[in-house]
Amino acid sequence: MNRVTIKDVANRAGVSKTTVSHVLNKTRPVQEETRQKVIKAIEELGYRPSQVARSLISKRTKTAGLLISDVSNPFYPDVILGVEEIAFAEDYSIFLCNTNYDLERGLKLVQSLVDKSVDGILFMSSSMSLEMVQEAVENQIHAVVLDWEDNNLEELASTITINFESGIQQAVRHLVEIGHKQIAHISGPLNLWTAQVRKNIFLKALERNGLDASQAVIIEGDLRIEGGRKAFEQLSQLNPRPTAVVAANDLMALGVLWAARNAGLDLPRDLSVIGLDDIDLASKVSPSLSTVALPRREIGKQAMRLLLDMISQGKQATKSRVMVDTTFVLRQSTQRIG
Amino acid sequence: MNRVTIKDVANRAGVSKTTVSHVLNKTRPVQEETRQKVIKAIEELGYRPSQVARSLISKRTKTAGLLISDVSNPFYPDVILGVEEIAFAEDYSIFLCNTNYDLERGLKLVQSLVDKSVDGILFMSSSMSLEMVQEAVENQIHAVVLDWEDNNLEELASTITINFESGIQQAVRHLVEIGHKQIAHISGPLNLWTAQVRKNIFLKALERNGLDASQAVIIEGDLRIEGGRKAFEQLSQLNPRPTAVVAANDLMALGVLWAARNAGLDLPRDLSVIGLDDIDLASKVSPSLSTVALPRREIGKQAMRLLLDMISQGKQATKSRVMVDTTFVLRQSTQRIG
DNA sequence: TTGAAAGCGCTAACAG
DNA sequence: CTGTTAGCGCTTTCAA
Repeated sequence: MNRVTIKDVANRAGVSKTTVSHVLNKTRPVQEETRQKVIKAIEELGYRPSQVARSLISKRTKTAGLLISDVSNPFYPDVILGVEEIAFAEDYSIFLCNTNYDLERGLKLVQSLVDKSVDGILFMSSSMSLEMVQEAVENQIHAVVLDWEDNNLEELASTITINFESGIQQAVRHLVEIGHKQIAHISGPLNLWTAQVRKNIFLKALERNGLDASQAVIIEGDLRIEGGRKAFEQLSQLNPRPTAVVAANDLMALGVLWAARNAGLDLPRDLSVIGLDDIDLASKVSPSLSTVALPRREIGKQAMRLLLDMISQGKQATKSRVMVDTTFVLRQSTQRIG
Repeated sequence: MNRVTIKDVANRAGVSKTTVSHVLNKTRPVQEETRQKVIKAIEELGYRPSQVARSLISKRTKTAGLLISDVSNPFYPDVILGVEEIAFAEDYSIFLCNTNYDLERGLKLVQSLVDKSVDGILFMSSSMSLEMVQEAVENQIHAVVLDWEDNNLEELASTITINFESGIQQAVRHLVEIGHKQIAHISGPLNLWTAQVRKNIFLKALERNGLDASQAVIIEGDLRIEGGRKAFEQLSQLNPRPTAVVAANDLMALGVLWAARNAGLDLPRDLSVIGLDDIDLASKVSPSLSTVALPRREIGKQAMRLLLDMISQGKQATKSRVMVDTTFVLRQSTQRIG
C-alpha cells in the first residue's frame, strides 16, 4: 500500500540496495544475471526512484522557476513553450510564477522557489529588483535574466538582452520613407526598465532618420488594449495629429487601431500603426498589424539552455551574455502619405 | 560557502538540532531565552530550512502539477492565475505542463510529476486518457480533472464539470428569438471529449427551441482563428447560407467574424456570430463578440481548492463533484433578422 | 525544558 | 562482482 522503495526491490531480488542503485544508474558493472533479477523486481513492484531522496544527496532537483509578469500577457505563452521544450528534453520541470507586476510578491515567489531548492530561476518579469536575483544567488541558485539591467547584475546572472534597436530603427525608417514626419510613441509604464529602453531607442531612431526627437509625442500606456484606446483619444486631440504611431507592444497597437476605426478613421490611410512583439493576433486581424517581431520561442529556448549550462557547470559557472535581434515585419497597418 | 543547515544553527546557538527544529515548527514549548538565541542564530546565518529534506519525511512537497493543452490557448491564462492565487496562499508551487494535445507526451509529463512527488495533479488538458490519471493515483498522487469524463474516473479523482448546457441553451434561444432559423455550429476537433459535449448540447438546444437538429450544419474546426476562417469559407458556399453561427470557442468565432468582414459582409447584419469562453479579446474587438462565458479564474481557484482539500485529507480523501455554470453574454455580434 | 538517536529513500565511499 | 556503512537535512520518538 505504501510507496515502493529501493529496499523492497532489493529484498525481492535478493540483493543489496547498493546493487539495485547501481543497475538503476548504470554506475558500476553488474553481472547480467543479477541485473535481470533486479529489473524483474523493479517491474513487478512498479518501482520508481524518489527524486526527493535523490535530490537530498545530489543537491539537484531537476526543477527550475520561471518568473513572469502575468501569463495572460500574450508575450509569454510562446516563451514558456520554448522554455518547456528544452526543459522537457532534460527531464526538468518548470514552476510557473506570476509576479502580477508586484515587486514584493516577486520576492516572495523567489523565496518560495529557494525553499524548494530549484536548480535555477529564469527572471522574465518586467517588474524586477536586484534583491530577487541576490536572494537566489546567495542560496546557490543559478539565475538567467531577460531584458533587464543593473550595475551589479553581471556578476550574478547570465543575461539575455533584446536588441530592440535593430527592429525599431527599421520600423521608424520605414515610416519616414513612406512620408511620415509626425510619429508618436505609446510607451509602457515608464517605471519599467524595458519601457524606458524602448522609448529611448525610439527617440534615437527618430534622430537617426532626420526627425526632431525633442518634439516627439510620447504617451504613456499600460501595455494593454485599453491603454491603446486611451492613447488614441489623447492622440486625436493633438493638432497637428501625428500620422503614425509606434506602440511599445502589439496590444496597445491594436487598441489604437480599433479605437481609430471606431472613431471613423480609415486605416491605414488616416493613421499608420506599428506594434511590437508580433503576437499571434497581429497577423490575423485586419488590417494586419505591422510590428517589430521578437523571437519569443527562441528566447525561451535560449534562456533555458543558458540555465542548464550554468547548472551543469556548478558553483562557479561562467555567466553568459546573449543578445537576440528584433526585426520589423511589414504588414498592412502602415501606408504612404503626402 | 555551503548551504546553511539546521546543524549550523544549532551550533551557533549552542543548542541541539531538536530544539532548533521545535522553535521553527512551534511543535513544543521552548524557553523564551533559548528561543531568542535560536532565532538570532537563524537570522545571522540566513538559514532557510530545506523543503527537500522535509519532504523526505513528511511525504509532502507543497507542489502540484498543472496539465494543460497549450498555454497559448487563451482559455488557460486566467485559469492558471486562479490556480496560482490559491496555491500561493498555501505556499504551494505549480509545475506547468503543456501536453500540446499529445496523449503520449501527456503521459510522460505525468510520470515526470510522479517522480518529483507532487502532492497532486490538476488535469486540464483537453487531450486526456484514463491512463494518466491512473498513473498518478497509483502513486498516491491526488487528481482533479476538469471537463472530462470516463466510466472509471469517479473513484479516482475529484472532477469539475462545466455546465455548457445553461449557456449554450441561452445563446440558441437568443438567436431564435431574434429570428434566426438556420444556425450552424463550428465544433472543435471531434476526437476531443469536450468538443463532442458542446456539439451535442448545441443540437439539443436547437431541438428545445423548435428547430430541426437533424438538418443542422456542423463544421469541424481546430479551435483556432484559422479554423474559424476556413469554416466561414465552407459556410459561405451553402445555400441557403446559415444566418447565425455558434462556435465552440471564441477564437474560431473571431475567425468567422473577420473572414466574413473580409468577404464583404456587413456584420452583424449579414451574419450573427456567438463564441464560447469569453476571452479578454471578445469584449475588445468590434463588433464585440457575444459569447458563452466560462468563469475561468473561478475554475482555476475551485480546482486548486479541491486539490488542497484532498491533500489535507490524505490517502482516502473523498472525491468531490463540482459543476460550474456558463452564461450567455450578449454583445454586438448578433442581430435580429427577417 | 532539552538532547540523543533513529530514520525518511537514496547514493557512494570503502571493503571484501 | 557485490555488500556494509555512513551520511544528505530534517523530524520525531524516547529518555533524561
